[in-house]
Amino acid sequence: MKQKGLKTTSQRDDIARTFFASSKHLSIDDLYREVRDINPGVGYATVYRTMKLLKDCEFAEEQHFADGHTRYENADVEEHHDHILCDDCGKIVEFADESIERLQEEIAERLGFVLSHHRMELYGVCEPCRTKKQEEA
Amino acid sequence: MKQKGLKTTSQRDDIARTFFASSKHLSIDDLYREVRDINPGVGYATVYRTMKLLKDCEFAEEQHFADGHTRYENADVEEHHDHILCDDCGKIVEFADESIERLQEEIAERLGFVLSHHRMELYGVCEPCRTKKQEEA
DNA sequence: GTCAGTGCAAACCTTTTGCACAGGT
DNA sequence: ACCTGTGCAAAAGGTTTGCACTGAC
Repeated sequence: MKQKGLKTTSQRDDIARTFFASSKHLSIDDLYREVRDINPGVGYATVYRTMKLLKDCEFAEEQHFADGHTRYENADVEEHHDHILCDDCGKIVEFADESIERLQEEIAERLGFVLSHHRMELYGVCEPCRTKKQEEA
Repeated sequence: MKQKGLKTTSQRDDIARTFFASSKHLSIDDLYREVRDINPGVGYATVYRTMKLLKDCEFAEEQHFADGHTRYENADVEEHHDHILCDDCGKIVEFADESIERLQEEIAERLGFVLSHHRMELYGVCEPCRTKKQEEA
């Protein structure tokens, strides 16, 4: 799986296993804590280093949302998508929309750019959080 | 102009004046250096504090692009717009597109979110940079 | 004369790195 | 045995804060 010139160490195994097994959009800190439960000897630096490796091997994708914590998501088979985040509970939902992608290309072209990538994040309040707020009022 | 319960100090004057006079999307560091040329006694912390004030008063908007430096842009009369950045030269171009905005609302609604704000940044290579590259080849 | 604003340096927070040691190959 | 990978702690890089002092009101 990761025979790209890298060594298989117990730390890397545990980090990768935890990462792939867990729900998406883990921060380094989330990951560090989860790995620690399994293998208490793992250091913070190794989590950073391993995730960078996984990113380089395109097994993980790095996300920088507005909370200032780098998060990683499984890049497995997934196609491109964007994210919408709840301002209240922090929930992250993925979505893909053909029309938006096409529009972005058009805009770039109109401005003379050849697009390499983009970042699109929507922020708002999700339905459950709105309901909860109303009940409190 | 900034009589919102704040004091008018020479530092704030100089920072605000520099900010409003200069081209857009200044980083704290850009601003700090430009202000220093006028008023060498100004400290880094004051630039941060003043920009935060201008942001709170909605005279400036904070942008966090991919380069890791917080940038501010004049929020004066401007309407909402997004940005496209050149991977090569770092140029930042603004654009506004009704259709994209509408689509974002639609997507949010479809997913049960009430949108508060969003971030959309396109990255690519601008025409001049592409030409330059071709000439080099 | 007060008290908000300032400069400095230290603190913070996330991420990276140097180094001696450990463990895959 | 070699040499990559690891843990720790220190460094880095951007931003914030505590504190005594300055200056606007």
